[in-house]
Amino acid sequence: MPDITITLPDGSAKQVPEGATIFTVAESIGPRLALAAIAGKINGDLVDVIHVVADGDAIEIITEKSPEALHILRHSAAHVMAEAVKDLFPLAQFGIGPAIEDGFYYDFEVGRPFTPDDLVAIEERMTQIISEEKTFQRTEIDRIEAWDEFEQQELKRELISDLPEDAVISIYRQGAFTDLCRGPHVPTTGRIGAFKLTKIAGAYWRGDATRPMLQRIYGTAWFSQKDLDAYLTRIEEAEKRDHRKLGKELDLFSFHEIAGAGLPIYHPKGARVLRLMQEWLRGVLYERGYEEAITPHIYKTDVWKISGHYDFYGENMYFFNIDEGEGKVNEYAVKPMNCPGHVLIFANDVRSYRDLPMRISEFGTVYRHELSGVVHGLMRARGFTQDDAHIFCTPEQVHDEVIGMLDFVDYVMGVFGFEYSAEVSTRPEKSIGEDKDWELATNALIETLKERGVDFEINEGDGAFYGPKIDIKLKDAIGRTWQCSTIQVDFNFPARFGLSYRTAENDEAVPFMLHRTILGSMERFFGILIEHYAGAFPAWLAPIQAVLIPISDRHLEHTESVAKRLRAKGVRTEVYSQNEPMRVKIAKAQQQKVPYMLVLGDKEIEADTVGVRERTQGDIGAMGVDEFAALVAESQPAT
RNA sequence: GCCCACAUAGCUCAGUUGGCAGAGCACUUCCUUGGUAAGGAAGAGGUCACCGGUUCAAGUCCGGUUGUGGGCUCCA
Repeated sequence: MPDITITLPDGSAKQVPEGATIFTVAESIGPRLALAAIAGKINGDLVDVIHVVADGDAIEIITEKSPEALHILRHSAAHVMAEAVKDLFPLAQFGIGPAIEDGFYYDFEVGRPFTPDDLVAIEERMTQIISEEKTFQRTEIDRIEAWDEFEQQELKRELISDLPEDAVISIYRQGAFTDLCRGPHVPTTGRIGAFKLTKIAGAYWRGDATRPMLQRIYGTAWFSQKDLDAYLTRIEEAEKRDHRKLGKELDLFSFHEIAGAGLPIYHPKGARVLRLMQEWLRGVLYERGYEEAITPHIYKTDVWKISGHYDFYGENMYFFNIDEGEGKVNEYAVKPMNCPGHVLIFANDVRSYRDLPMRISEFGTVYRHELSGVVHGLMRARGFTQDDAHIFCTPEQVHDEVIGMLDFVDYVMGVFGFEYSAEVSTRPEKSIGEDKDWELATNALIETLKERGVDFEINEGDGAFYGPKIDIKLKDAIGRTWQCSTIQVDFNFPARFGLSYRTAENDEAVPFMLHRTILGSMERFFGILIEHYAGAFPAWLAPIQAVLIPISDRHLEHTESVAKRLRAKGVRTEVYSQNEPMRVKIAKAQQQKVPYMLVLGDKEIEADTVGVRERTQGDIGAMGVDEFAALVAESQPAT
């Protein structure tokens, strides 16, 4: 990195490396220094210094190239939006307005919902504020001054009163707008090169569903119009991959108003992909010592009362009564989780430490009554199939089992080419069990992640009601993250169901239970895969691997016989027998993102070959039927 | 569940201040029999999501329900 020369207010010059400048100067001259840096043309060139951060005597120069630069810009854009709203809605109450990934938002209370017209007016006002190049001015004030400053702002006052005693309270002013804010900001509003307000939404004050709902405006901001345009194009491209859109276009699944929200119906092609994933995963499970079980979809509520689901998960469950005769009515519930069946398998016999670890897997379909506002295509449905498993083991085996699961996750994500991120979720308020067990199990999870070298974040209070967990998340096309794999430690179920095993010392002990999924929900993973591949599945997962295209009707009979031979070799085929020109059939097959198109005309019949067109490479020449079948088979990943 | 928006042919979408329901693609039939991303013609296809209200008259205005989309909260 090149050094940059900064002219200090006293006229002296300093050499500092770009992006991380540390030298001694009074904090109060920070903003002036930043301005001096811009005006002074560092090293003779106009350098994109956007902020100077002061921490005691340490000063850090932030340029447009600094990783935090966009974040600062967007936070400033949020303030500009707030000023615009203040101008247009003088009585507005202000919540918070942070920068987020790709943009910013600000929460307001203006007595009515914002309309698209409001958004246009706010954007216009923002453009004006930006063109006025107003300076962002930082001031540090004490608690009483702050209280007075935000006299009309109840929400801001609530934030102030929640600040710790020793907190430095700073405010930022630009023009007529003042905000409680830690900063930093760009020197002037003029630095906001390009922005766009993107959406209006409701959001609970402080994320609390019991507090009032504010009006949130989202926007995005960039240093240049070019960057903004690139971003908008990226979003547009991502939306083309939306699994809900592709699911319709590729005839994979559908939703129906009369069937109910969140209940996908898988068409033959969608069902095929799900089954292919399942068949492959079965092989992987077998290799890793799992045994597959099948358990009921409904249970008497007795089971759910013992497990704790009745009390802790009941509002998400579907209950119904069955009249068992003579006035005896039994309450049943559709399973929201697969655990009880596997617990009953363990409990069905006398177990020895020699039987452990016992790994029971199941592709278990569960139903959960998710809130109506959260259902989202395949990603969040009310019925879905978990690639579930429960491991019963001794306390000493927990470590190795968790390591094995992390390895399993890594292998599976590698096959599909996914990057993933991990989170450890700790004890929630509504939960069962002793604190010391929670602590022990949580630390065990953290230690294994460290040992395996997986980066993770801590998600306080987000664990299951029966134990802490590791969650693995994947991103969808539009950048939303979805929880897929989950590894949960459970020291509660085994005790509640009275599970035990004989130790080597012939004592009775309660086993540990681990809950885990790798894909999470087959359907959610399917949705993410559709977006990941933009609908163009690798040959091993493609519902149709090869479309056979007879050039004219007189080639149809031979084409049918080739299709039959390919099917016998396990190739999934479809014959395009319609009376259409070949190029039309190719266009249709391309649109269906079929991996291979096999052209059959006079030449191919003569030589008993197929003319192979690969969906991205185009025509790759003629080959024999067996040779083609072998080519398709190569795409199958190992277990 | 909460906030906002939306719902017209199988799909993608027009439909003006309330005044006869539209297009392209797909589908059916006929013509065309073709060599690697879209030949021609004709036909059929709608309780404008559902229920109620306003009006001489509602796809259009109002209320409710269901579903969908974007967020919030929650979650695999």
